[in-house]
Amino acid sequence: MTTENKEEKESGCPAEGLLKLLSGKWKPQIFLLAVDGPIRFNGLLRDMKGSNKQSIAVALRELEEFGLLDKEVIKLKPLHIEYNLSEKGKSLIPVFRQLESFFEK
Amino acid sequence: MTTENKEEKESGCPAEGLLKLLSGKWKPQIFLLAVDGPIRFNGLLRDMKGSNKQSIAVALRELEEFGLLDKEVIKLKPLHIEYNLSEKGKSLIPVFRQLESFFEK
DNA sequence: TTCTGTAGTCATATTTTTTTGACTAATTGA
DNA sequence: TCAATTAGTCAAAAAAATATGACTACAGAA
Repeated sequence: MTTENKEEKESGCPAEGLLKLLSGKWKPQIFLLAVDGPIRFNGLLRDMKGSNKQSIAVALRELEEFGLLDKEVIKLKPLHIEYNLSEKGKSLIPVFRQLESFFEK
Repeated sequence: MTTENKEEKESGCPAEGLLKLLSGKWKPQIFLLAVDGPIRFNGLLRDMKGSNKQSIAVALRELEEFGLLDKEVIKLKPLHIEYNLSEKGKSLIPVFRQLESFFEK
């Protein structure tokens, strides 16, 4: 496993890893919230009814590790952390639009 | 649950159900194989190393229920069943292409 | 009529994902 | 200094997804 990247493995389907990542519980919601502006840990916890710390922490970490979210420490007023869509993340917006438009017909 | 459709629930993200469906194990591979032509139960079982009957049966059923695959009984020679991409399913091909192209940059 | 290939189902077991609840640690306001 | 808000971690439990192995049923070939 040293010289491999995570996206391919042996499945033959390049999209598989990305699909898996995006389909995790809370991830699509987090992604869509991030489209509208910076998101924060406790904000998500409040906004997404039924969610929990652990799941949000894992989701944010994985989305960040995958390069879809940028994590930024805001050294101001209440000193907090913001997550923003990265360029890579933004490039995924049209994909979501396409997925959504799938139902509208 | 009587007047609701499966796609939305309370999540607010329309793409969520579709993402979940497509990310199930074996599903992306099955979908991609179906792009190249009709697929069959035992063929998948042979082609996808490490797979198993149960998982393939579930995957095919869910893909069919979602309307991405059409199931057809072929009343010929060896009498078998074929699954083909439906129109709905075909409309998803560009989405996969977009997901794949995500890595090539 | 027995064997092979077709396409599964079913109950159970294992594995993975998600949730729960307790805990940490720094910062800020009163 | 006490309490609240920030953003988490950790171990364990619960829930969901996936795999295993036994079984069914039909058709066709030998």
